[in-house]
Amino acid sequence: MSHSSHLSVKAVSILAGVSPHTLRAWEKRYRAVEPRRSDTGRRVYRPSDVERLRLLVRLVDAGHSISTVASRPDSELAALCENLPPERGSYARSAQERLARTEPSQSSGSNPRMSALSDSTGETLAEVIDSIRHFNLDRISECFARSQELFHPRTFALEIIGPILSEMGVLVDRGVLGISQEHLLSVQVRGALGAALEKLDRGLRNQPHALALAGAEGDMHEFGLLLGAILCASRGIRPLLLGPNLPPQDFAEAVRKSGTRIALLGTTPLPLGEMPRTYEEYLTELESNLPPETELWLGGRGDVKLGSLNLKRHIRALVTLEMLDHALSKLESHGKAK
Amino acid sequence: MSHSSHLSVKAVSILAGVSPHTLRAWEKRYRAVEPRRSDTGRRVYRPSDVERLRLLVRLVDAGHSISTVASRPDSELAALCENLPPERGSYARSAQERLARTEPSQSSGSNPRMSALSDSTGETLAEVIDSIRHFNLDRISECFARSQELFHPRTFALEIIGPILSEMGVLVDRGVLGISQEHLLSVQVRGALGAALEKLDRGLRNQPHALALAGAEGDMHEFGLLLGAILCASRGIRPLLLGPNLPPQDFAEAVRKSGTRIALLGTTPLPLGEMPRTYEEYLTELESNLPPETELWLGGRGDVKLGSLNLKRHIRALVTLEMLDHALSKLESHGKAK
DNA sequence: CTTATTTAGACAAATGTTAGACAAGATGAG
DNA sequence: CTCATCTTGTCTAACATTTGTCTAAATAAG
Repeated sequence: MSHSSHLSVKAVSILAGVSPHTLRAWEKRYRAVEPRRSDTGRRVYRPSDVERLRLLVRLVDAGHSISTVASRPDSELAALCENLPPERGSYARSAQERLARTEPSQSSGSNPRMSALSDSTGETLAEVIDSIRHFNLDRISECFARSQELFHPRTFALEIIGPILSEMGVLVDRGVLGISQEHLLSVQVRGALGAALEKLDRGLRNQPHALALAGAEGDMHEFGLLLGAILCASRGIRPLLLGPNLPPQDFAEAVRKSGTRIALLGTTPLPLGEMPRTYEEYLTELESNLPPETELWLGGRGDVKLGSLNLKRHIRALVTLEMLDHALSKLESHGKAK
Repeated sequence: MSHSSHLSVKAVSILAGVSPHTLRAWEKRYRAVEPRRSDTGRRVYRPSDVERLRLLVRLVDAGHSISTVASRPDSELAALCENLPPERGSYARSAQERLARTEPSQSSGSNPRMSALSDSTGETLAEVIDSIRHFNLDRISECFARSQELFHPRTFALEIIGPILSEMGVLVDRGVLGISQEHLLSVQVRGALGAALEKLDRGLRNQPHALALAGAEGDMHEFGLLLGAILCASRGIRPLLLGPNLPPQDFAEAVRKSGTRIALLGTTPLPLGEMPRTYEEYLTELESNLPPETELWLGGRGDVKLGSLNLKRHIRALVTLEMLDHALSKLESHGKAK
């Protein structure tokens, strides 16, 4: 208030919510506000003018005619505003607009989703690849959404996303797909996998984490880890997804603090960035910091020289997702039997 | 950007969003800013000049005339900016209106919008940080789920996730949080942001993509890009999220093929891995492959030497998310006006 | 040499001013 | 009910001011 500013017509029209034309008309006809003038004759308003105009606008919106309220003193305007009936008008409208904006899509409760039954996983794969070649993101996300409704998250991950990822790798290598397309698809895939994992994990709330997944430092492939986590969760084994690029000590620390029984290190055959140490060194470092009762698993196709490893612990290599799934199934039944 | 305290006209024009011509006109006519001069008479700006200019630009955009605000002291400009009407599409607006409605006689003496919003977001922030310190993932995901229901995705991203990320950075640097905890939180954050973005993007189906976001090669920070995309989508501007680590030619290709009007390159101050080229080289390469009508924006706090850039195109630096949001709001209203 | 930056001045587009006109809706008398 | 009148927001026309951009010539930087 004390920052006495000189406001222009435009500023006032924005602040008060009235067009400059109307502003001038109100002044000329009813002397609703009478701003000072600059040396060159321009209107110069004070903040108090804006306040008065706001009151007027509010009263006009509430049904009063401008001619009847324009000449009253400020105090009277304020009093009138106090007694205003609970106004629905402007605020209700903005709320409505907000709803319309945030919820434009109807929840698909009764749409004929049976028509999607014809989708086999192979068709879905082809559709996704075709879509990404034409930069058609809508089709991809629609396709993913459909698949996620249709299939179990586990099927979705194993039968659809898995093949898509390997197919994509091949096509990028061949130059059929550009890197930008790979990235676009990655974003979509990550979103879909994240949603699937979260959906599954929600059913495992308050259960202890049973299997921790992480990738070595410098190893940026996280899709394998996500897929693995989804497999775990779909079998009722709660995963602790630590993501890629994790130093061994921190992996071990997370395992200790969370009390998981199994640590799974994801590996990739061709690490993109520089790795500060080999997988063998990583495993040695990790193993020595892990609690003795923790199992150590190895996932993925990373080039690990198992022969040269010298660990106290028995470790287990699960190269493919299918192998991981099989191991998990045994774990699951064993856990249930207990 | 490079806040190396000696800024050229060009750099300032990019950082403040005003052309060099206008910059000089403002100085000559209104003494809006008065930079020092080098020995040879060139303008040398300080970072604080940029701050002041940003305030001025913001006020001018809000309807004030440059002649009336140019000569005020910084403190007054800041105060005026505080009292600015919320921007179009801002979610804070409806919250403010709702508050104003329940407390009708509350005038401009105190701003009531801060209280309700920042309290609950602050609480959420504290709760998340506390949860991650205790490896309590359930509480985090529950907290996120609650926030996502409660807040608009835009508020969620800007007011909750943003602060969480910066707080996390600080705590990891200090050693309060381990890397494993950072990773765990990252996984949660990514999931939440991905879900928020997808929700927003669903409302923009079949619209053309208007703004493409990507990070330079070797630059792995993707949260900034995700947050930017969410901001876009929340303003009805459909984002094309290309993710980090994208070579310039592929960025340009994606822009061409998708027909987006704006390309936004996200930058980070400390690239983690080795970058195969500097930001300046990246920008040059990108710019030469971009369609001439495409706007080029720069996001984030990357150390880009704006002065040494030699581009045909006028580019624009949007260091903070707030600045990006402001630029988007102008874009939005401009688009609607057409 | 080539590209930027500087100055001063010029120019055009945007915005503001007045006076007045017009149309849609409300009001009121016959 | 009908018709004339009043209200009120919007618009036009003609002119003034403000403001962003541009030109040109000289100097600096690389």
